[in-house]
Amino acid sequence: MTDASAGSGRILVVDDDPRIRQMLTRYFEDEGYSITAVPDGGGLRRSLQSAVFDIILLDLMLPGGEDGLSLAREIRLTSDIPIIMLTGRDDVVDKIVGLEVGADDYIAKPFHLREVLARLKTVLRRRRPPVPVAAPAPGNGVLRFEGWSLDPGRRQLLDGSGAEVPLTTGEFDMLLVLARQPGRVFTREMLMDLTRARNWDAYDRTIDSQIARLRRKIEPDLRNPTLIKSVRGVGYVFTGRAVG
Amino acid sequence: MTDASAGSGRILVVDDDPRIRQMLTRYFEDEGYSITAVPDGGGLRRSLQSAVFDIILLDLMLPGGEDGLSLAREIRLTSDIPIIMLTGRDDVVDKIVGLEVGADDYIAKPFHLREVLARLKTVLRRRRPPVPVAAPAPGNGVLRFEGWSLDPGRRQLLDGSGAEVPLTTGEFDMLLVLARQPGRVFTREMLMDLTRARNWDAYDRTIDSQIARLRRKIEPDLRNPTLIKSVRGVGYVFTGRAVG
DNA sequence: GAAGTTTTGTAGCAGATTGTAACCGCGACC
DNA sequence: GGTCGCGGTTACAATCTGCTACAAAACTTC
Repeated sequence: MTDASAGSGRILVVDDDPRIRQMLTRYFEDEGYSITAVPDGGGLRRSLQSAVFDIILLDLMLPGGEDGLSLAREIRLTSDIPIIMLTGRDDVVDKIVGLEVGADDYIAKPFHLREVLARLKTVLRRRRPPVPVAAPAPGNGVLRFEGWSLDPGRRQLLDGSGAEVPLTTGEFDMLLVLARQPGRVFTREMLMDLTRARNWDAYDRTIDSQIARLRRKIEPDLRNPTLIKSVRGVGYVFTGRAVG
Repeated sequence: MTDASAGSGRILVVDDDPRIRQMLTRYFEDEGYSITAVPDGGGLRRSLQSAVFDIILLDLMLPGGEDGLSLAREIRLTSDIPIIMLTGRDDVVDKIVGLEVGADDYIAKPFHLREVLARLKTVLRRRRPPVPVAAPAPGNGVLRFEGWSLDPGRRQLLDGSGAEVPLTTGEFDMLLVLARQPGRVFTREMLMDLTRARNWDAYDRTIDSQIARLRRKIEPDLRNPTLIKSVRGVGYVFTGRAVG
């Protein structure tokens, strides 16, 4: 085989579905890798203490309180080991957050084994690139602006007093996309792409509707929006001032 | 014809698919641009060292370890050159991360050549808007003149007392374009290009209308404008005195 | 699974913004 | 001083966005 088989092929799989564990185990052993598969966070911790791995495949949807995201964060606290997340098909936001948390790639379920192999090789090959100068996710990824605090990991928005303002999934995604790029004008098409998993044949004005609902929750004065402004003929901009 | 064909049209394309390279090359050469097409990161680096470009079209899915995202990050380390990413239709995450990394726009494959041209013109025209991703420098890019304060990021204009003077989208864009280059005379055609999102067939006098509406909001004495003056037979100048 | 609840997509109207046209007045030039 | 060209002003039509209401879809709960 190639480079992988040499010795840098120790894989740790974390997935609660026994069929997936078995499938991956069989396949990667055939391919010459050394693989360990565990069902949950406990198994993950035990494995990491007792052996060394080159890469972790981490399911995002784990039963019980511990989901893959928290586990990924936990791993990142002490290690730089490459992580590939296994996600549901359309968990766009989870994917994003996952990448932010420090995962190296994600693979949507259901997947082809060949694909997993390919991604894994890629990740192993390019190692962990030196952290880019302008790191996309400063700190823990929480965005603060004008007293608000938007936490992608917890998916919650807190107002100035620390009270949670409930947002729907769509509202949250919209705000997240906009707030990440203050001052950047997004067209409706872009927002459609970036907030909606599927390319629904879409009616432009749906975005307007969503923006309106979002504004109702976060704008102090609806007559004169300060956080999200409209750009006539183009789309919308986030105009909140980021606060360290 | 516009500014683009003259000399600011040196394009660098990075895509592994030879058909795409050829297609783009042919089309943009016909359109009067100077274009270079390379298949990978190596070609990109060599090109950047040996020549100067005005914009880069960057495929996101490149074979081998180097994908477009890393390349974009790499470019951003040393340059502010505009980047448009070419993405697969549903790579939502890549699109988002791409924008965060500093790309200026993305175009989903498959694309129409006309669309690429349009986006490219737009990006070239309006430069890179200040994107305070992780560095929220307070007062970044804010223009001050004669007591006024114009904030591009927040898209708002404050008068001497700090009160907001509401501007419409068009008025704001117009003022921003003018105020960024005090003393420079803009023709109506230039203003049309620079302020209008879409290149609608244009009627010169529309600019006059917009200027009039703007003046009504910011000029103390309409009889005798001090901030925006008319240059007979040519166009308009911003004559406000910039204040540090 | 069925019924109820929440969220999201569509429609349509009202108001805001912008493009176009017409008319007026001022200054340049002869 | 008259004429011509250009910009200012006003009025109006064409577009676009905000908002409300409602239907469709998705999600919960039992």
